[in-house]
Amino acid sequence: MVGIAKIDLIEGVVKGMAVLECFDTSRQRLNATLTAQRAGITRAAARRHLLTLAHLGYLESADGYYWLSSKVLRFSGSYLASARVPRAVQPVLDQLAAQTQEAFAAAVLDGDEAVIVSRSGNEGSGTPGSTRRLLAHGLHLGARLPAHATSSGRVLLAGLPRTELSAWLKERQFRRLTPQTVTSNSALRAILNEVRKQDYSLVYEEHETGVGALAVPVRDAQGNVVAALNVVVSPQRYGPEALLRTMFGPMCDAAAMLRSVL
Amino acid sequence: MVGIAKIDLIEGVVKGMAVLECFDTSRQRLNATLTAQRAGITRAAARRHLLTLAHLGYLESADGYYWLSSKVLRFSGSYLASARVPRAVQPVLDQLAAQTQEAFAAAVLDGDEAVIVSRSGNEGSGTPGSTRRLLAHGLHLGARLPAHATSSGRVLLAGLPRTELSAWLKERQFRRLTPQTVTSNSALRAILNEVRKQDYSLVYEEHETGVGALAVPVRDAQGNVVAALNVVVSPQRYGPEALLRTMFGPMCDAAAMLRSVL
DNA sequence: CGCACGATGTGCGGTAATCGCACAACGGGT
DNA sequence: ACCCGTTGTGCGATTACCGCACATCGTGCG
Repeated sequence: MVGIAKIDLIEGVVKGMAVLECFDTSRQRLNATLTAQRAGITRAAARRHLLTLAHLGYLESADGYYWLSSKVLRFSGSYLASARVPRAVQPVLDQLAAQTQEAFAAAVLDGDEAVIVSRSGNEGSGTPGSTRRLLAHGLHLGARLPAHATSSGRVLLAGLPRTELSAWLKERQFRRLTPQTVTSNSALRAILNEVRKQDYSLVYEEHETGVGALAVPVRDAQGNVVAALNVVVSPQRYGPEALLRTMFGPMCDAAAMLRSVL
Repeated sequence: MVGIAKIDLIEGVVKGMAVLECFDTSRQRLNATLTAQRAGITRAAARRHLLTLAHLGYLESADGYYWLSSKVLRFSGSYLASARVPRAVQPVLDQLAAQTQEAFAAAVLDGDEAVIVSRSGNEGSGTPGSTRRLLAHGLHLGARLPAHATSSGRVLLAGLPRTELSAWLKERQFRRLTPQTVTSNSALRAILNEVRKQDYSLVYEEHETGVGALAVPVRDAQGNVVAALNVVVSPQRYGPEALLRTMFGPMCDAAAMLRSVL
């Protein structure tokens, strides 16, 4: 049991998953040539992998084009059923949504992005097709939000150990998503300190114009931040102060309730 | 361009996905030995695949055990963002839930099972911890329901072309899930005919005791059944007749609305 | 206390699966 | 008609992977 720990990666799996990941939000239907380019493999290999995945049922295909099938939900289903955070969070979110008629979500950190692991509400009792619907656009389960420009992302970042956070901030470029986006490392660091102090994050129109959000951390029994709870609203209906005043209390209560079961 | 069409499957992908599928609802944490057994491969291979998947971020591991990470939500995220059915259905479900304070879901057929591709509501304004919460248990996104014993499943089956349905019914065993479960092929066939005629399916306690459900088909512009809309309630609060009386109308309206956008 | 059992991590050689190229066929646009 | 892009599909070479085997470790039991 000596020897240098050498990880042997299975190339087939690496390529297969790379092919699967080619189907992202921006490109939903791919042919063999495009897939090869995106995955950085030869067309022949891409085609064989696509065929394999289609054969297994994860992709559907017609006319040489491929797209994700509903079978990929298998994984999210298993994950949601097994992971403690989404299981515990879902009923709490539903209740918040029912109480307030707003759209809530819970997110965890995965690399540079906050991943929505649970969501609830939206649309409320408002007129169908009102602005509310637009807000929830892109907030589906599994959606990935840039951590630096979203309330949930900042809460999660602020919850990281200082050393990890420093490493994260170091040498990282932040994309400007709206005119308001904070892209400077030092400014973000200051904001995160503030977030850590006040234990919430309020972000208006830094991710998308016309969208404001408030997030609070969800901690486990040991005090580690394991998720973020957030609500997203239209700035026209809720200014930052009003949002904080009305939602901060209920959300903190929810987070506290979760702490006892995590 | 002659030659016999021969599909070459990439073994690595097949095994990799098999390993990933080992993590289902019932077994959420696996070690190398268990995985090998479940996936039908040698322990060494299983271990290498697990390591690869963990390295890619789809699994987390500690103490030789592995479990799904939030990264698998990437796929469902892409699917939900791309597929037309969930995108169109989600706001409609949210609205139904807001109007009625009940838990709705939409499902599509995948093999023997109905897969939940969208859900909304539950808990409502009721007391936290009331029976309502129990109902939504297992109705998370990506959950898989046995088609023969659930309202959504039957609606989807009834929507299949007759020949496909016959093939499906032929030579298939149906598991008894509760004392009420219909397990005979001929009885199910009769039920499906009924469902096709009345265009809804009402199923009480055939899947789980203490749960009743109503489902209606969602059709696209061509009239093909592409999904099922369902509501799940406690039999104590809603008998079949009451459920049908109060929910059938709104659900049909929702399905009709969807038809125009699919 | 020691032994047996079952688990894990990791070399290593043989084999077979996969790679990438090449070519044929096809379609659409100019 | 010609060219450019695509797709499907052999085929030989190679290398990546499989399965075995061994060393190690922890635990429970006699």
